[in-house]
Formats: sequence, structure tokens, C-alpha cells
Amino acid sequence: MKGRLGNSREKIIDAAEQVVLQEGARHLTLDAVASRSGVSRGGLLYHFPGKEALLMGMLDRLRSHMAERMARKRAGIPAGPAREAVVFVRSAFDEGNDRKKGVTAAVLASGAHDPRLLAPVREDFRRYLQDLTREGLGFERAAVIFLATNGMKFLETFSMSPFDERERRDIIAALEELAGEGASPGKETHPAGE
Amino acid sequence: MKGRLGNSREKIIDAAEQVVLQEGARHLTLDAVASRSGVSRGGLLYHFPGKEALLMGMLDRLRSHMAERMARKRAGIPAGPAREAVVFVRSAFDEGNDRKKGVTAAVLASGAHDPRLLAPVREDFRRYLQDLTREGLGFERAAVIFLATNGMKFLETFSMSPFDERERRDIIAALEELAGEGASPGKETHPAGE
DNA sequence: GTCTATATCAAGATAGAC
DNA sequence: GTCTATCTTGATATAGAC
Repeated sequence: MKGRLGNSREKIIDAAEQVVLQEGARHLTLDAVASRSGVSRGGLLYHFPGKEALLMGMLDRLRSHMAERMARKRAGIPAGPAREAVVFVRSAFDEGNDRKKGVTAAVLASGAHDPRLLAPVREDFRRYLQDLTREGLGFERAAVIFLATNGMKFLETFSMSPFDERERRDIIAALEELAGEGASPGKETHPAGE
Repeated sequence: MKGRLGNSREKIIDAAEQVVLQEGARHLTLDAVASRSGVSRGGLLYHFPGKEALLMGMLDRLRSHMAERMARKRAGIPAGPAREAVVFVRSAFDEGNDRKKGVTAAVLASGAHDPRLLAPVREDFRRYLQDLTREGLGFERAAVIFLATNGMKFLETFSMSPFDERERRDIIAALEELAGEGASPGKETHPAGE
């Protein structure tokens, strides 16, 4: 944002994610992040003046990565009423996203202590939802796909999902189908390697 | 469980919920709970040997209240493939449940620090889901209803829902409809005063 | 922009009296 | 079963040198 080289910030957020992923959210302390990132506590506090600021930084990165994922997925899916819904579902269940559920859990947890932190996410969601309906997908159908996708993500984030791998795949497929039902009969491409 | 009068435990959990609801999850300290419940820190620690134990107590109550709500709702809904799904949706969106979303947020947040805490919820969910499909509702449809309901609850719990009141009502209605679609044409009772 | 050192504080947990 | 008093820890934040 300000200085040209936001490299330290990135390194610090990398370290914070590692701490959460490898040691658990409860070990996300400024101390642990500082030593792992290679900067001192003072250096860390220069970039993120407090733990809350660090969490915001982590959230920002999570959000921008989601946006990038969606942009990438969009390219591979033909236009039509179902497109944005499929983009959303596939991006949410993208392997790269799955791998960071610990980070998401940590950020959500801190959002319980300070709900203001998550306000930007609500705005993201509002936009995504508008996109879902823009090309003709009905509101209720869009909402159900959006909610079920988020529901699965939340359950997994907190290790509460009652589904096994096979059921999970079936459900994801069902959500994409649900998006396509109101759309043109031509089934969209479904690249195997996705 | 052990002593006959579990009254102190109840009083303590009452206090803990009040603290969370009135002052926010970050003010849920053993100190605050003790003073509000009328017992001392020592007394509190006798009943709940640590904060984690207190959170477990809060979660247990949340779970049993959900089970009771579902039992009550079930009585007012005619049997059929859609019944359990409607029970689940209505119980989840019951006003009494909505009012405690702060408590849910606090418990979930602590679940991020210690995932073992939430394991019983996964088991509850597994049972609920089995119930949803038991009377003939298709698995994928049941899963979508279950997930979308949970998705909405989670979003609201963390103040991230992009929906307004009217949209929310429409979505809830759509979920109940989704449950009924595969079922008998006779529309179930929908008591106004619920 | 980054470091060391230190101040401050609050929370969880303990010990033992009543 | 409940209380008071105390201990210990660990985390956030500050001040000021380099």
C-alpha cells in the first residue's frame, strides 16, 4: 500500500499462516510470528501495529486470493446463467482454499471477538451473490447454492462436517447441477484435472 | 451429572451466556462469569475446572436446547419424507436459537483453538442428517437443505450474512419447499404463531 | 525500517481456610 | 461446596537505539 516493497508484510503473513497451520490457532502469538518470519517483535509491530492488525492483514490476503481464484476459474467456464455459481462453487472447494482452512478458522475465531473485522467479507459476499444472479439464475436458487457452499466450508473449517469424501464430491456435483438446471441444456465443460 | 443439585452449574452457564451476549465474547473471562453468577472464582473452578470446561458446558446446553427444539417442532409437522428436513430448518431458525447466536459464536471461536471441543457437534449433525434422509428424502437434497441452513446460521453467527429480512424469509421458505418437492402434494401445516 | 529491552496487564490456575 | 488470596504465565504494547 505505502512503501514499495511490501515484501516484509508478505513474509510476516506467510509466517502467521504457517504458525496457525502447523501449531494451531492458539499459538498464533506475535512472538511466534516474529521469530518465524525472521523479523523481531519491533519489526513486526512496525508493519502491523497489534495483533488485530495482523489478523486483518491475514483476512485481506484470504479475500484477495479468493477473488483471484474466482477470476482464474471463470476463464474456464462458458458464459450462461450457471457460470458465476459454478465459479463460486469451484473456487470455494478449490484445493488451495481447502488447504488454508486453519487460517480461515483463526480469522473467524478472532471475528467472534471483534465482528467489525469481518465486515469486508459480508461485502464480498454481497457482490458474489449479485454476480450469481446477474446472468439469469433465480435468486432463491442462487442463494441456496451460495449458502450450501458456505455451509460446507464452515463445517469443514471447524472440523464438524458429517460427510465423507465420496458424499462431499456428490454434494459438490449436485450444487453445480443445481446451478445448471435453469440454464441452457448444453452442459458446461468439466475439465478433469481441475 | 454427579451431584443432585446441578443448580450452580446452571446458574454459572446462565451467567456465562449473559456475559457473552451483553459484553461480547472477548469479555468472557472466568472473573466476569464468577461475579455475575454470584459465585467466587474458586466456586466456579469447582464446577468447571478451567475455561475449557466452561465452554464445554455452554456447548452442551446449546446442543440439548437444539434437540429439545427439534422435538417440539416435530410434533406440529405431519409425517412424510419432508418432515425431518422441515423440523431441522424451523428449529435452526427458531427465534430462541437466533437470540443466542453470540453464544454460538463464542463457542465456535474457542473451537478454533481446540477442535476436539466441537467433535460432539459433528456427531449431532451426523444423526440429524440421517434423520433427514430416513423417511425417503433423497440424500443430495437433504444435504443441500442441511448445508444451506447451516450456512445461513454460520453467516449470521459471524455477522456476515448479505441478506436482508425479506430475502431471509424467502430463502427459508424455499428450503422448506425444497424439502417438500419430492414429498406428497399435501402441503404441511404452517402454524402462524410459530 | 528494524532491533533490543522492558513495562504493563490480565487471565487462568492453585492452595488451603472455612 | 464455596471462599480469599496468591502465583505464574504469556501476551500486548512502548521507548528509544541503530
